[in-house]
Parts: sequence; C-alpha cells; structure tokens
Amino acid sequence: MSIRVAIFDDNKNIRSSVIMLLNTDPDFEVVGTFSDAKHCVDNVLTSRPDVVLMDIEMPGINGIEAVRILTREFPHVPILIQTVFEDDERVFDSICAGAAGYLLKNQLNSSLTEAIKELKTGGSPMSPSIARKVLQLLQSSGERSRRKPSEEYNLTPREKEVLSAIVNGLSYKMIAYELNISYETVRSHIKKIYEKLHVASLTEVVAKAINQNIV
Amino acid sequence: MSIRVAIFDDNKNIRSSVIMLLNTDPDFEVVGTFSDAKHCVDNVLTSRPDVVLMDIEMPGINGIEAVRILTREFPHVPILIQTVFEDDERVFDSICAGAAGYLLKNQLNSSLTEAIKELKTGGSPMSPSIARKVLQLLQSSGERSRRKPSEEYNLTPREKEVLSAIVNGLSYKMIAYELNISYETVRSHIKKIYEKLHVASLTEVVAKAINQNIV
DNA sequence: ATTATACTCACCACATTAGGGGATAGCTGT
DNA sequence: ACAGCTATCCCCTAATGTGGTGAGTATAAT
Repeated sequence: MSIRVAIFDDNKNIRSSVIMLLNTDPDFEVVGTFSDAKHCVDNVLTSRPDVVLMDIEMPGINGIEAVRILTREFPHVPILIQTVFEDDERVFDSICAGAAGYLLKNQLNSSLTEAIKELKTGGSPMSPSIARKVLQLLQSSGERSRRKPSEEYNLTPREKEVLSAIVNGLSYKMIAYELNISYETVRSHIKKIYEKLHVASLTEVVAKAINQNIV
Repeated sequence: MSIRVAIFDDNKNIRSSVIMLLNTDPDFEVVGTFSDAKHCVDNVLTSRPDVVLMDIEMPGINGIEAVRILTREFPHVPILIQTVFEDDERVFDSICAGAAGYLLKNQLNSSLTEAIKELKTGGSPMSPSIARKVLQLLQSSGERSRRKPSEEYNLTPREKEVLSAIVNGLSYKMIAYELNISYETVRSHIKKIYEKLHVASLTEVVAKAINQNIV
C-alpha cells in the first residue's frame, strides 16, 4: 500500500516538482496539495494523508503554527518540515510545535522519498546540519534543566521536605500541619535552610531552590 | 585524505568487525582501538583521530562519562555513540555529554561508514528511532523552558519591574528604594500582581514567575 | 467629554516572618 | 562515653507582609 502524502507550500514550482518526484515512485500517492494552511485541519480531514509535508513561510498561517494545530488534531500524522531556514529559532519552534522531521530544501530531491519512508516507520529524518543543531539545542536545554544538585548544600531530608513545601507556596503554619510538627520546628528548619543556602528571605529561598532545582 | 577513526569498545568481536568494515573503504583509517576509556584522553592525544566511535557499556569509565571528558578536552573531535541502548535516560545523557551522533548497533554495518562521513562534515547521524526520541526530548524540554508568555497575565511594565525585584529577593522597602517610589506604592503593585497571577503570597508569586518565566 | 488604565500614595488592623536566644532527645560513628 | 548531627520545641522583639479601603494624577482610548 502506498504512502498518502499531503503537501503545504505556497510556491507553485515546488509543489509541482515534489508531485512529480513522488509520482515517479509507486510507493507514494499525493492526496492533496495546498498553497496555504488556512484550512489545514479540513484539508487533512478530507485528504487523509499518512504524512504531511509543510513549508514554513506561507501567507496567512505560517507552517509552524500549522504544525502546532495539526499535531494537536492528528497526533498520528507525522509532519515533515521542508524549508530554507535553518536558524535556531525556527528549528526549535518547529520541533516544539511537534514536527517529526526537518529537511532543508536545498537537498530536497536527493532524500525526500527516503525521508518520507523513514517518517512513516517512526523515524525522524533531518538534514545533517539540522540534526547537529537539534543536538546542540538539547544539550543547552539539558544543562539548565537537569543540572545535578551540583552544590548539594547538605540539606537534610527533612529540610528538603520543608523547602519543597515552601516552594509550593505553603505558609509556616500549613507546613507545620502538613508535616505534623510544630510551628516552631518549621521555623528551626527554615533557619537552617537560610544558613545553608546563604539567603535571608523566603523569596530568595524559593528563587534559589527553583533555579538550582534542589526541589 | 582519509578520515582517522578511533574506536572504544570492550567487545573484541565488534572492534574487529568495525575495523574490517572501515578497512574496506580507503576513505577511512583506523588509528586506534581501545577496550576501555580509562585513558581515553591519552589515547586520543596520541592517536589523533578525526572522529571517535564510543560504546556505552564498558568496564571502568562508561562511554557517556568518556564523552563528557573527551568533548571537554577535544571539542573539535566529534564522537559517535554506538550502542544497543535506546532508553531516554541514556540517549539524553549521551547527547548532553556532548555526543555528536547516536547509532544503534543493530544497524551498524549498513550505515556506519556513511555516518562517519556525515559526522566529519558537521552532521549528526542518528538511527531513526533515536532521532524521533531526540525530538521528543527537545519538545518536552522546550515546553518547560521557553513557554511563551502564553498567558501574559496583563502585567503592566511597572508591575513586571516589581515582580522581577521580588524574584531577586528584594524586600518591599528595598524595592521602594530601588524604584524611587513609596513603600505603599510597592504594596499596591504587589496587590495587583497577586490578583493577576491568582496567588496569595510572595512565595507563590516567585514560584509562578520563575516556572512560567514571566520575569 | 467620558471612561479606562497605569501609577502613585496613604491609613488601619492583623498575620506572618526574621533573627536572636536556648533547650531536649535520639542516633551515629569513633 | 563522647562529639556531632538531626529533629524537635519554646520565647521574645522587631520587621515585613497581607487585606481592605480610598484617592489623586496623568495618559490613552472611545
């Protein structure tokens, strides 16, 4: 059974050249070509593609927004971005919008058919330079978010509980109630936490705790 | 000029089969094979490879740790992970450690030479399923870290200034001093902020501000 | 001209937190 | 047995934050 492909691209030449390329291969069937994404949901609904090819720069709704919409409506239809842009911003936005692949147009012909097949089998085809960029983005985002408790601050388990409660916005009284200890004990713990984190107010504690995710 | 390749893998059979594979292609030159990463820095220093192939499970230092070390010492030598693991944890760690590519071993032969060439030209070869996983990781990390001011909360510029000051741990008095307004005005702004963020305490404000990075 | 919004300031009453003490009991490791 | 740490509790004073109410000015929008 052939792979049903829908194409969104405002450039007529590109549309027809992609169609031609795919028609030479019996594995593919172009079930829809659209010059903008204004009615992308309806378009996908009626043409029922297995995969979608999406341009970024289009009149009206841009491709990234369309990806966002389509992945929400049709989570099982992988979308391949095909564009000339390779700035971090757009690459990142596309991925976050839910794109399953990202191909640069300058090397479209050479690998498009292969990429679509890969998409269909659960892969994520990317142009080499895009792949590198994606890894770098992941690295930088990873350094931030899961930086180990580099400085552990030597918080005791109990202190961490209290800290966590504070970050969740509980007052001392509520914490005392939650942990089944007295108000004064909560205060003691918090004093210790202040010392250990080298801060002098609740807001600083919260900020530090979140930023260095000690919680 | 051929591509100089160093191999780290504790499995003798894999080492020799990779060597054999690469030797059939004049584009490659295997300049070092090592059964563990204990002396990886020295190994790379003396063998001077253009790219490194790295296994994950190895005695002593594991491959991910080795990647971390090597990318710090030799930022310009791309490292290709080749392993049987494809759990999120290890994939993510490898990428964050600085790996430039990630190939599953079950499809090694078919694409290894191609992958190494891609590495050398700035690409990041990944097995299809890994690529998909990487995109998903980036999506999920992206949703957290740069969620747009999806709900802007309609904070006025002044309120944002105050908010930012709070998050930095300043007290009302200090904020008043910094912004050259009275203590009472600071309080007014903060009351508004409470309303707009639907919270009822400073700590909640800080937590919400940081988590949805309104600051 | 009227409405709306942002920014400013003030007063009161009450609740909570900060910062300084000091104290007891249990557990760990030496 | 002792030192060191954790966890628990208590008191007091001063400072800060919370909640409610009201109000003046300037600026922009309708």
